[in-house]
Amino acid sequence: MSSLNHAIRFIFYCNRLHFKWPHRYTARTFNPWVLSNDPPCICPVVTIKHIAQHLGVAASTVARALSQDTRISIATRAKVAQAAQELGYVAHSAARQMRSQRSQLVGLVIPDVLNGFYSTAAQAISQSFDEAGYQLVLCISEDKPEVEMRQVRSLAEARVDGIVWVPTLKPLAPTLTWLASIAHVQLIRKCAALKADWFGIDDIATTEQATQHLLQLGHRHIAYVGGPKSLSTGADRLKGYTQAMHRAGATIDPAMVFCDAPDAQHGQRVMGQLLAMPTPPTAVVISTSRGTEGALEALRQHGTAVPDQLSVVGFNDSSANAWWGPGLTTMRMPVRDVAIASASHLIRALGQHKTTATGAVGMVTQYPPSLVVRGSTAALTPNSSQRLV
Amino acid sequence: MSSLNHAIRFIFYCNRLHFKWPHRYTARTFNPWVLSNDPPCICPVVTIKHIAQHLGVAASTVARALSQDTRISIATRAKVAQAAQELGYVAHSAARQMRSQRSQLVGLVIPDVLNGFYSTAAQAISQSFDEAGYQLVLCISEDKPEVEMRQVRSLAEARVDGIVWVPTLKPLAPTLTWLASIAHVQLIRKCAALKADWFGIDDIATTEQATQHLLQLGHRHIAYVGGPKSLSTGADRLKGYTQAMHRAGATIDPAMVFCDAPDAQHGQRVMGQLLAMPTPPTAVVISTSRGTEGALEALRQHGTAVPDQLSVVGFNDSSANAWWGPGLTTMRMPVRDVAIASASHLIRALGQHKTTATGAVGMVTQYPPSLVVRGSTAALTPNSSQRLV
DNA sequence: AATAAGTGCGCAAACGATAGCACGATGATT
DNA sequence: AATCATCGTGCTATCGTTTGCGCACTTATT
Repeated sequence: MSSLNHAIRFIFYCNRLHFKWPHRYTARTFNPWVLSNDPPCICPVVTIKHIAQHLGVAASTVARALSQDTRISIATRAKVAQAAQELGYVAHSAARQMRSQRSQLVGLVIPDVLNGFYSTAAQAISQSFDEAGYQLVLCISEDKPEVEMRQVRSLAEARVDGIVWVPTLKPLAPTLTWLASIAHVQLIRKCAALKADWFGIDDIATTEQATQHLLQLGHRHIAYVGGPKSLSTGADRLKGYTQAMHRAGATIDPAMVFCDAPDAQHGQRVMGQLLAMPTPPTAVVISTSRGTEGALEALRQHGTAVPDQLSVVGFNDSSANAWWGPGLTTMRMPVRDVAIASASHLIRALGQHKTTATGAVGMVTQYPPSLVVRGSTAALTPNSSQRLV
Repeated sequence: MSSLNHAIRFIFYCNRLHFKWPHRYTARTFNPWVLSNDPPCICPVVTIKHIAQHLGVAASTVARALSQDTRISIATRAKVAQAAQELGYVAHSAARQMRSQRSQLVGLVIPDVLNGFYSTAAQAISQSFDEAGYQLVLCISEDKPEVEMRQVRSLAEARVDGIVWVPTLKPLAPTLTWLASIAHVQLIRKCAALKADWFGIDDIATTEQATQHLLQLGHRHIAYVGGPKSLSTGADRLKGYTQAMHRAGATIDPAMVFCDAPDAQHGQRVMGQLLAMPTPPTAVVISTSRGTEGALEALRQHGTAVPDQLSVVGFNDSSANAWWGPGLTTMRMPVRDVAIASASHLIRALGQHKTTATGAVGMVTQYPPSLVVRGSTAALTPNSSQRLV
C-alpha cells in the first residue's frame, strides 16, 4: 500500500504549495469500508494537474507524455510516468470521452444469459471486445420490448461506440430510432424494421436437417415444437420443418405444430399434450433450447421410452445432452463462431471510425448448423406408439 | 422516423439563427450503414444548448427542467420536455458524470459466464442493478490475475460507482490497490488480502453434507475431487469433506484427494485415475461444477455403473443433473439469493453515497447449501468394486 | 407604503483531458 | 550574421452538464 502513502504525502506537499483543491473534492474519500485497518483518509483523486504541479510542468505536457506523444522528450515522458505511478494516477475515461467523442464502451443486448446459447455468445463477445480494448455493457432484455427500449436508451446516453443486438420479438419504435444513430450489428435474430449488418445461423437448415433425419428413419408423423413465428428464428425454423416435410410428401398435422413462447414451461406443457393425444407422433423436433429442457422433463415424468416410443431431436447441443438417457440427438450451432464474427465486424467498423468501407449495408453472414446424432432417434418400428397409416 | 426529420429541420433552423456548430461536429453523422435508404445526413447530436436556443431560454433552465427541479414552472418544464422529445435529445452521461461524480456504472468481475453457477449470478445481478438504474460493465477474468488486473484498472478509469467481485486465485497487488478506492463487495470467494463485505455460501457445509450422506449410506472409501486449496472455496470445501470423514472415524487416503484446476479436463482425468486404481473408492464427492461435467464424461467412457459400482455426488444443481442417468445427487447452492443480496447491499451502500452506516467493515453473509439426493448415490453393497477392509 | 419572502430564470464557473496554436530555445543553413 | 526549421513545452478553449449565486419580478406581511 506504499502508493497510497505516496498519494497522502503528495496531498500535504500540494497543500504546502498552496495548491487549491476544489471544495467538492473533500467529499471524495478512499472508501472506508474496504480499508478498515487504516484511519479514514480524506484523499482526493489524482489528476494530470496534480502530476503537472508535482513536476513543475504544464498539464498538457503530462497529457501528451502519458499518450506517448513523440513531441515530448523521452526524459520527460519517463519522469511523468514515474510520477503518475507514485501518485496513483488513474485516467478519467469520461473526461477523455468528452473531447475524443469515443467512449470505448460497447453494449450487448441479449434476452437471457442463463440460456447456454446466449451465454456462449456473451462469453465470446466479451473476450473479443476485451482484447480490442473495449468495455462491455451487458443488458439483459428478458425478451421484453420495454426493457429493451430502456436499455438501448441508456446505452445511447452512455454514448457507447457500438452495440451487438439480439432483437426482441417486437422492438418498439424509439428503440429503433436510437439504435439508428449508433453503429451496431444484429445477432442471431433479424429485425426487419431496421436494416443493419446481421450475423446468425441458417435457421431453416437446422430444422430441415433434423426433420430429414427423422424422415429417413421412416417417421412420417413428426411433431414440431418451436418459438413464436414473429421471431425471425421462429419463422425460419418452422419453415425448415415444413419444407422438409413437404419435400418428402409427408402431411403436416396442424395439431402437432406448436409455435409459442420459447421457454421451458411451454416445452413441458406442449410435450405433455402430444403424449396425451389419442394417436401421438412417432417423432418430435424441438427448436428452442429452453423448450427442449421442458420437453425432456415432461418425457421423464410420463416415463416415455426414448427412442422406442418416441424419437426426439433437441436444440442447442451441450455436454449435458450427451449424458441424457440414451444421449440426445441435437442440432448443434456454431454460436461461438457467429458471436466472434459479429464482434470482429463491429470492432473493424469502429476502427475505421466512420467509413462504411465494407460496401453494402445490410450484410448477411450466415453460419451452417450441424446435426449431432445420438441415441434419442431411431428407425420407426411397430413398437412405436403410433400405428402407421 | 419523424423525430429524425424534426432534428434535421432543427439544424437548418439553427443555421438561420447563426448558431455556430463547433467544427468537430461535422464528423458526427447518423450512421449510414443502418440507414441505407436515406441519404447520408450530417446531423450533430442535440444538446441542452440547442433546446435552450430553440426555446429562447438558458441552458441551465433546460437542465433544471429535465431534472424536474421545482424552481422551474410546470409550463416551462412541459415545453422543455416537448422540445427535447421533438429534437431527439439524448442526455450525455459522461458530461453528467463530470460534475456529479457518479457514473451510474457498476462493474461485475467473474471468472466465467458459461459456468451455470456464475451465469445465474450474473443474471440476478444484472437484473438488480438494472432495476436500480445502474448499468453493468461485464468483465470476465477467466481466472487469470493479469486479466483481472487490467479489467479492474479499466473499471477504475471508468469511475464505476461500485464493483461486484469474484476474486481470482491470487489477485495481483495493483488490483487490490485500485479496488480499495472503489466501493465493492466480494462474491462467493473471499480475498484475505483485501477486507470487504462478503456474500457467499457456507462452503464447508456443502461437502460436509455430501460426505455425511455417503457415510450414512455405509461408504468409507470416499474420494474427493475439488478445486485448488489456494481458493477460499476450494479450501473450505476440502475442509468440509475432511471434517465429516474425521468425525465419522473414516480414514482419508491422500491418494484419493485431488485439489487442482476447477475445470472439466481435470475432473475427467482425475476420475479416470480413480477408476484405474487397484482398489478404487466406493464413492466420490466432486466439488466443482466443471469438474463434475468432466467426471461424468469419464464415467460414461469407462462404462462405470452408477450407483452400483460407484456412488457420485456432484456440484451445482441444474436441471440437467436430473436427466443424467439415474439422476445425479448434487449439492444445490442458493446462488441466485446470494447474488441478489450482494447487489442489493452494494446498491444500498451507493445510495447512502459515502456513509458506512452499516457499521462494521468486512461483513460476512453466508447462505446454506442443501443436498439434493437422486439416484447416483446408494447404500454400500458387496456389489461395489471395493471390498470392505 | 415599505420591507420581506417567494418564484422563475440567467450567468458563469466548474468537472478532467486534449488539441490547436504560439512561443522560446537550440542548431543548421544560406 | 541573419534567417529558418525543429523541438519541447505552455496557454487556453473546448466537450455537455450541473449548480451556486444573483437578479428581476410578484405576492404576502408589518
